[in-house]
Amino acid sequence: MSLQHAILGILSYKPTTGYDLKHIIDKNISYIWSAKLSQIYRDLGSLERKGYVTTRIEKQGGRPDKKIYSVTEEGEKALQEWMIKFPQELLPPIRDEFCIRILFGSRLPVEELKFQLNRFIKEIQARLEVYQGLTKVIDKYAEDMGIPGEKFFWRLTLQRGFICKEAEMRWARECLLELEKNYPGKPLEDSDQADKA
Amino acid sequence: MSLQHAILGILSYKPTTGYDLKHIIDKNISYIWSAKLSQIYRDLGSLERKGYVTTRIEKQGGRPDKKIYSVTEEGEKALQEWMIKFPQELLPPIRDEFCIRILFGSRLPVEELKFQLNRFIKEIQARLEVYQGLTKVIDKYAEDMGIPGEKFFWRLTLQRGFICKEAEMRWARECLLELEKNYPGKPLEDSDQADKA
DNA sequence: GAATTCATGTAACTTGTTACATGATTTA
DNA sequence: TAAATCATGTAACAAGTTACATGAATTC
Repeated sequence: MSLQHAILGILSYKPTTGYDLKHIIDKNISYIWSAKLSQIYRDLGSLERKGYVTTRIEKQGGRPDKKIYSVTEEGEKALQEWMIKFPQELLPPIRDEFCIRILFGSRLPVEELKFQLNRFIKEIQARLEVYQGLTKVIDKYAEDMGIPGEKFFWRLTLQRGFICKEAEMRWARECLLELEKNYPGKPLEDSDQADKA
Repeated sequence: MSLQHAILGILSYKPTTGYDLKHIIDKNISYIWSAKLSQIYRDLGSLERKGYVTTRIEKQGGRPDKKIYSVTEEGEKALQEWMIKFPQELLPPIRDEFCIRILFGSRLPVEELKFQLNRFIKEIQARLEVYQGLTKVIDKYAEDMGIPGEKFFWRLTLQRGFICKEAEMRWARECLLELEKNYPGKPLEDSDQADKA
């Protein structure tokens, strides 16, 4: 349901089209949420059927008409209720495909593993560089929307992107070190039972 | 597809039932993957239809018969191919519901936000404590399965759980500090344009 | 006597992805 | 003149969740 609530929240700043929502999401909150255009259109349809948004057509010459979505009072209420009701479990289930591959890492040559870990690190670095530019992007967005007070919260969420991606990078680097030092050949020491041996 | 590959990998250590797979996943790899029993049964069915696993029935008195799944040669091959083919994009799309709520945090009283952040921190602490015990659990699992060499990789993935959850906790604590210091009342300073004022 | 564990699933639903369809306008 | 942008979607598929169904054995 979160995409629909994210959409309601964004539309509450200013009514726009589905196409534009996609750009706003990609540019401004890709570090906490992502969505395909097809899903956005479907969820907008769903929101409309529930009466949470209404549409107004803006005719254009040569281009398809714009369908501009606005939040209704019902929609505002629904968003507000969702905001108040935090779930019992705040931590979502984890699904980390990259780690599944590491888990079964003995099936691959060490060199391949190192190569993939290095790719992983490079992708995170690229992501971190994007994040660096995002502070200005979200500040500008808040200014454009006439909601400068929201910067505070947007920056908090962006900060999470930084901290978590940095942590992932540290982990990947540790993995490389471990592969260098303790695998293969050198047997694994039972650190908590070292006295047994 | 990752659940199916995780299942193939686990079954390759030792054939078991769907019911038992659920326990193995919950106990040993909850920090990188989770799955409901209903999905496990469905995916086992799918794997069987593809010829990647076969079943053998073990009759029991009074209890439903056990259906024990084993990986076929085809299944081994499929898993191996999946392992070799890392995706182009190693970083999965991010979807963080908690952050969506923080993003629209101005809709809530500050006290409510602080309360939820504290809940968040507590849940992470509980998780970290579980992780602490997991080193022994996964080591025991590796011993029981007769695959002591796999400990190396299992520990690497568990390490990721630690590092990432710690990072999330640091972030949440930063949020609390920010709420204390800069919100509300105190206006947000444009740190990169401070000289303008 | 009630709740949990053991052991199997199915059906309906929600969420997210991929591929397809249309067609003018603008940029390289 | 080829590719990207603007702007709308639909259909089929894949993955994950929730709710339901059965029923003996064991533990509290």
